[in-house]
Amino acid sequence: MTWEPHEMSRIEDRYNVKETEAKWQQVWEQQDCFRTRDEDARPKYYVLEMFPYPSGRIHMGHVRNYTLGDVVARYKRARGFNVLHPMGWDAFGLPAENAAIQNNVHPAKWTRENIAAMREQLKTMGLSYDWSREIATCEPDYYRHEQKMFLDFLKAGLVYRKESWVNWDPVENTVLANEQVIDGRGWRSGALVEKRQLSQWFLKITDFAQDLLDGLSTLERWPERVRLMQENWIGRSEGLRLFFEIKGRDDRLEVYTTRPDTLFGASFCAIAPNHPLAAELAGTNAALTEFIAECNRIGTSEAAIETAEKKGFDTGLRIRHPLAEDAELPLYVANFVLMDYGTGAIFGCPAHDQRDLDFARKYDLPVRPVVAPDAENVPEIGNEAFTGDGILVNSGFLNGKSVAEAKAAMIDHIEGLGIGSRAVNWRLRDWGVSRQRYWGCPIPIIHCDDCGIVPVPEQDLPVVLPEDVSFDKPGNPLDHHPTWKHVSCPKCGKAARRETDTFDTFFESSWYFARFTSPVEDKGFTQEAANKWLPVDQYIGGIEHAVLHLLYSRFFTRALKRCGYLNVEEPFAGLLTQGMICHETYKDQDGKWLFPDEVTRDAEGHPVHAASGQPVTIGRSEKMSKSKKNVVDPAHIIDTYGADTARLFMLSDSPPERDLDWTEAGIDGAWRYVNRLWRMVAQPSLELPPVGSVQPASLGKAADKVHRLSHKATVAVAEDLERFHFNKAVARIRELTNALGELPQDEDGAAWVLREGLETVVRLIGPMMPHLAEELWSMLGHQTLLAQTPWPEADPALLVEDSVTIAVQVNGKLRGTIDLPKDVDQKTAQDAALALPAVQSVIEGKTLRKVVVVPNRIVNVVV
RNA sequence: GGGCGCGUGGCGAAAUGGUAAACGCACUCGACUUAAAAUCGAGCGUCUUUGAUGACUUGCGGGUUCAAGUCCCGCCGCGCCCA
Repeated sequence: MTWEPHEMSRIEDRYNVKETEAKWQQVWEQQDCFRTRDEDARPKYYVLEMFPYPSGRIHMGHVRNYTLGDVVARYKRARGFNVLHPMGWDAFGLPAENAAIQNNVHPAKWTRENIAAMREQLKTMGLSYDWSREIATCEPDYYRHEQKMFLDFLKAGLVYRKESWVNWDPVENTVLANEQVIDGRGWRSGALVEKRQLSQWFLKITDFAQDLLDGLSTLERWPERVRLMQENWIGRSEGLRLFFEIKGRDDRLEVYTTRPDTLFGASFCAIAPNHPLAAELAGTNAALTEFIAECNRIGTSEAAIETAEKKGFDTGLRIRHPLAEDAELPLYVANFVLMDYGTGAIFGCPAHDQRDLDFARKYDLPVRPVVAPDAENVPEIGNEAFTGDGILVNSGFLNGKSVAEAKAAMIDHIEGLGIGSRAVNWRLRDWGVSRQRYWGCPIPIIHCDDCGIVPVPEQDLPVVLPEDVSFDKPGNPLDHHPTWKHVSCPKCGKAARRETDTFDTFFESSWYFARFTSPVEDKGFTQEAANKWLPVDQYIGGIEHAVLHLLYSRFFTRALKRCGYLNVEEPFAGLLTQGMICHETYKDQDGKWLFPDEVTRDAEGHPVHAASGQPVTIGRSEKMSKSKKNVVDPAHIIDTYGADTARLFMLSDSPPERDLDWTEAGIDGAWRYVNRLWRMVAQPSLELPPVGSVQPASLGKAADKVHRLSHKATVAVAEDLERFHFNKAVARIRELTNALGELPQDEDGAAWVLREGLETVVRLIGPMMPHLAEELWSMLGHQTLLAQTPWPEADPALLVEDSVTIAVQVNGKLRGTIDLPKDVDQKTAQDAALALPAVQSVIEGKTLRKVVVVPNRIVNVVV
């Protein structure tokens, strides 16, 4: 024992939060309470919160996320599980490079200092992490293993290199992500962004498209909407791939469509601006070249392409309609056709596709309806395409069929003609992992003029990111480094060049959950540990990662399995997506945003700027963001009220998946409860019997009721925590606290019931407010740590009531209640209900039709 | 445009088809105090000028049921994802 058990005689009148929280954090650390041992034979439980980017300070979103995870970890520990609860740092990424450029700090130094600062902040929250497993993805010890994985993926055929289009900032000499392109300009340089082709590395996530889709149905403990978002993202569609003859040419145009039923309504064909045929034609056509360049200026994001005005360029080529020999379709290059989707070529049926219709109206192309709501009622197409279900018309052999029947019939017909076939298409694209950035994991590849692409030999791993770089010039510092990229080819020994691109930072977060299972192994992680601990039983994080991070992790798990690293199907068995933290927004008279602590109230209660006294307008509650200044610093809250108060507030007001409004009043409420509970133990209303006293032979009526309530709360809170209904668990505990406060002091056994009740409250609140609970547990005379104490056991006999209150309704309307022994027969209940004066007066003079009796619940008299 | 979800007091929210509003916040009144804060107690959906053993009430309209916040259909509003 390294701490002094409380002396019950030493009564203080105020809870000293700072001292107490620091004390218990120290005790837990000294006792090594939260270290997880692989050899522990109890059932495993792996709870993981999404690891943070080390920005330097924690924000309220972190506080919520890690509080939720810690409650689960501590609760599961109390329920006898061997809990794995690790924490680490998603430490590569752009902000470190920006800081380097702006403040002249090296990204490594900046990142490591931020990690140290954030670790200290997290420690003040009293989170029960096994810090011995801490990882930082920017350390060679971590990323060397993903270099090896990449090489193994390469061997397994899951990696390839291809030219791909990127957003290029000509001023910064760098590639921009779609979200860094604002109105067609680089977010920092303001320069017009160009589309450029670069040779990039891709991971074949599409190899697993079907499996990733099928796997979703096994993820029963994932939110439905996340599964739906992934399903949409994967975007499986069944359709037809067919070949059109191009007049006057030998080659054919390959087109993919999900609406083969509308082929008779086709009035044009279009290819993507970067379709090979477009490039070929542009070679002899300056106007087309200019048009393609214009399209490339839109950027690469789908949203940008979708919202841009539909434009086309007539190539002059004509397509023969395969089913109407006399009809020919003009071939356009169009800005809304995507090279990455399907074959990069479409046929347009304006009547039944909005984009095609917009295009047809602009270029005055025929609009021929082929689907009608019913056969007699062929729609007049104005400026809105008819995309609903219906009956085929104007379509030869398809006439009269439904859309689904027509699709199948058309595919069969085209297959019969030998000019196409049924095809499954995916919206999902392969994952481009190359980034022209410094602060990331080097891609372990060497380019040799003679041997081509040569993987770095395994024994030469890791390829360590050099730290002696300069950010003076725009572009990738790895490129400018005097020596780093110059190496000899591992194959032929001639002078060769290292790949200077680094991995997308989603690469690191796609396997960190596995690394935590054996973070000290120099092999990365052991099969044994990964298979033992994975899948993560409960993963907790923001909804913003619903698609990319979670999909990449699911893909990685499959790829790692294929390469023999582990043997699990899915990385995350359970997923909880927490809502955002919101706060009111404030603006001064000039329309400038103000921080919440710059705003105060004047004598009349109007909000004013604290410094100037000028009036302030209050805007609606929005997600906390630096730009709107509606942020509250968790460090300040923890410093003032303590971690437990912040944790309680995070849990008590709203369900975790919903957005949470941060309010001063709410934190005050939590703070009051902390102190109230502390006082109830520090200055109990009755002298408490010693620890472990036996229950008195008889309890007074009210004492008995509270005794039962303690046991019921134990069960109810456990159920609530199992379902992540933290706000309901808090309500239950407060209910029990209220009952203990109202316990009559002169009852038989009251003091014993008070002790039992207080111990119960302390144990139930333990996972949520661990410091306070530990302190009170000690004050109550226990010499053990609450953090190592099992969840209380409820006596089943105390959970059932011997009398119940039954509602009495007449025609479904409540007329009164009756108290009856539990499980009385229906006749007794019915008679008691009918005997109620309130019931009598209503049914008087009416005919009794029927009496519905639901045992122990309700009696409904129908007249 | 399509898909999914949500809509309950002044506010955050509870409610296996079975007593709507638990728990908390805010507010009002009272006790303690010279006073304030803190604390403790009482009240607190709406209406009936007072009162509850009264009437009404879960976005709007309909339906199923002995019984609907909950299930079904239509509408309105909000949010998210896809387009």
